Amino acid sequence: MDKKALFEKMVTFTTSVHQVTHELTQNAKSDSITPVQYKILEYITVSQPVTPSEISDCQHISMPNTSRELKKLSEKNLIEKISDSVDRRKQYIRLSKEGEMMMNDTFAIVESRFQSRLQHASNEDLAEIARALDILQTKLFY
Amino acid sequence: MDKKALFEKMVTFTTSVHQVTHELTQNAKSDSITPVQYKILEYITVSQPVTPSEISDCQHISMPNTSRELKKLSEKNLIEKISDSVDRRKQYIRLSKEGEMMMNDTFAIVESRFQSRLQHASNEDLAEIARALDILQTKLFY
DNA sequence: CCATTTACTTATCATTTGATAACAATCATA
DNA sequence: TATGATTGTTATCAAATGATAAGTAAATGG
Repeated sequence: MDKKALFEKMVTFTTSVHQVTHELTQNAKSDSITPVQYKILEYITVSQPVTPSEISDCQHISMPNTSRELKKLSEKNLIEKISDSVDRRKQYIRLSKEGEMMMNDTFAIVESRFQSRLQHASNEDLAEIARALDILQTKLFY
Repeated sequence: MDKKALFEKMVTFTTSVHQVTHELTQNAKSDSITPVQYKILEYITVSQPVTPSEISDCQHISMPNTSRELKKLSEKNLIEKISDSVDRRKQYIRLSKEGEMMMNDTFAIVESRFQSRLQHASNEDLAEIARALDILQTKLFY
């Protein structure tokens, strides 16, 4: 297989990944937050504690807009801001108890959809999938 | 590996895929179209000819909004609408010559970034990647 | 032929998102 | 300590997107 064909294959693949991700996550999030707010919460969930700058960099949202959305999430009591004792310009963002509960709920929905997608997979299938994920993670999507 | 752990692995993986997709595609598209318009054009490119309903279904955009964006793309001479001779309610959407050129340009940029990401990969690596893509495509992201 | 359904369009409005400028506070360092 | 860089905020505006209602035209099916 030449690299050109591999590129085509990768395009098809990423399209499928986006498609399936959408199926797994659609309507899983609370209606009280916007898509961008969800994206931010998801990032905080996986990487907390994080600073506003990190959110801005990693989620490709400008600092002013990040600040605005964090303020809204804070007003909804979904996150907490903790200021760094060493560098007082910095802040650390964490989920609040309420935010954690919300994200647990949505992740539970997503996971149950994921599991039902795998219900007919054998143990060998699962091992093969795990191995393929590792390979791609290290060699392509690093 | 149990299914719970596999779910975590999948979450990490899809995050990486989204991240890398973003790196490969950012600033590749023309500034004269919006993100949603690009998404539509990308879908048309891969699946043409397509009907407005298919675009609406697959890209999760309501019919009125799909219609609006297609109209704009048509005004920019990036697509052509061909009405079905059998069922005259239906339309088939294709890229115009100009649209094809635009998409060729952006895909060329994306592909060159992709290739440079793979420049240090051996032939065995490439084969392994291709196989992993196939496995995941059939067993997980179908 | 008439009622219903399908495919698409137009118009309109609210919300979300993106972009920019101006600013405050803190830190680093020359 | 003065200067410049970093971190984050506020305010404001335009553009993009999403949602809904109403309508046209053609097909389908009794």
